[in-house]
Amino acid sequence: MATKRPSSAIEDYLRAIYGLVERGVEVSNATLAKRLRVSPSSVSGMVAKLADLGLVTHVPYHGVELTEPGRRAACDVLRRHRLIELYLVEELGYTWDEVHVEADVLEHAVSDSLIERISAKLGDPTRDPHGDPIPAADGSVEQPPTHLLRDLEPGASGEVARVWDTNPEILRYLAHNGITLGARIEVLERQPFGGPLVVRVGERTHSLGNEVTAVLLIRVPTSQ
Amino acid sequence: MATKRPSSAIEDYLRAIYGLVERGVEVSNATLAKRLRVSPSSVSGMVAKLADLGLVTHVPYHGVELTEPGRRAACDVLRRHRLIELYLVEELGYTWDEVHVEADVLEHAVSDSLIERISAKLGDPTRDPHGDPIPAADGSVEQPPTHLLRDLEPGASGEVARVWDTNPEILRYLAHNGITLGARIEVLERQPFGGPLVVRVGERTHSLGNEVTAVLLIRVPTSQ
DNA sequence: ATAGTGTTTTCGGCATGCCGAAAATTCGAG
DNA sequence: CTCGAATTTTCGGCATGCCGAAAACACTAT
Ligand SMILES: [Mn+2]
Ligand SMILES: [Mn+2]
Ligand SMILES: [Mn+2]
Ligand SMILES: [Mn+2]
Repeated sequence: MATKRPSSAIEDYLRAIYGLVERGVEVSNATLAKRLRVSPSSVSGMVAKLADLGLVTHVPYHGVELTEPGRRAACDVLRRHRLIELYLVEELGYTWDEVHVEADVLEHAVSDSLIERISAKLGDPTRDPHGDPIPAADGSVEQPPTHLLRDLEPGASGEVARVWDTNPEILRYLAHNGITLGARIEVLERQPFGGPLVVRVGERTHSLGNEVTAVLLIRVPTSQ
Repeated sequence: MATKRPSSAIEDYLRAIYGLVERGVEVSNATLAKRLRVSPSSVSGMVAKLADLGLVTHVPYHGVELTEPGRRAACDVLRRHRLIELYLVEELGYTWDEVHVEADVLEHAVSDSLIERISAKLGDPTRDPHGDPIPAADGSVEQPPTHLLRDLEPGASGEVARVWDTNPEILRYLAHNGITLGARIEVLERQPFGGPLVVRVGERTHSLGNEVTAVLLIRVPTSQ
């Protein structure tokens, strides 16, 4: 039989760990606690449990890492999460800033058979509304090579391939300014001392602050 | 602000109590325990809690009854449950025997805004796939007057208005024999000593056992 | 009235997951 | 090397919901 699904708390931890790694953020007790809006002592407790279950390796006072079973379980949740996000946008008229919260709950409630029907109805898509890759049913994921907008130099250009979906306000700000998936974006200049990045999108130019440029992933055509 | 939603355990108890009353089954500790697949001692504990919360009245060693707030909360879950069942059938190709289990989980996970989008997409329907009335968003329900097939006498006829959805096997059996919502059904004869009821549906006649006739609700045209 | 039977409640216990306070550990600055 | 700040862990505790065993109760038949 298909082995039982982890509790929703466990699934949230696994997805959080996977998400931090995906964004290149250090997976510390503190970053996990902040991301999950939970106290550090709760994280300690759950990490010990995950290690017991063989889903992570844990070196006390140092880091946490997903094991292969842990990575697999994380991908399972992530697949559900992202398919649900896309489904809500495609079938129920949600916008990309509204779907994350809803999917964070539903990801634990949909059965395997329901999620496969959803996937089929959507044509087995590979990207969610934020450009995030949707893990396949077999647990494989393809991470598209992109660059953080923050790291691009003036003169560089490309198209918006992905947006980190944590902050709905930023997502609304972006959409409001025509900065959506697939938009062509060109870096015009970078103001010093942590100042904004001036970019052109279509006809318009925008000065984007650090919080925004740290959230936009750009596909640059001829990047070595 | 909209007051917080009860836990899923509480919602399941409320829906179970409502469902027993709806079917005219005595709401006892035992019937509740059986329906919820939980021990009698668990029911005692939860009923005390529901009484504390003002959702039921409880006379120890006697019955449980929903208060008005309790009835209202039950209708809220029931609305979600039935809209989800219908949505799964209409939009995702589920059959009427598959939806109950799925809805039992999802009913606790969908937000109010999602359920209203679902309702809108379905055209604000008033019946679920089993013919059960869908409570309105304001908590009102219309219970259509029907008769249990078991109680009809030979010669009576009507159409299938509603099917109690607890047992998927019976639902499959019915569908397989063309006994679906709206089907015209006529009672031909009743075998004595708890024997089957012989009915005609379309061209065919069927001998239906007690478990089946106890689950079919018939709208009889000229019933006084 | 009383005994017996079946139902309901009480009680102690377990599992999960959260918290704050206090102790332990790490690591950089000096 | 040692001190101190920051991070992590440990500890006791709380909330929710479940269980089985035993006690309390109600109801029926005698
Ligand atoms: Mn979640
Ligand atoms: Mn996403
Ligand atoms: Mn339920
Ligand atoms: Mn139903």
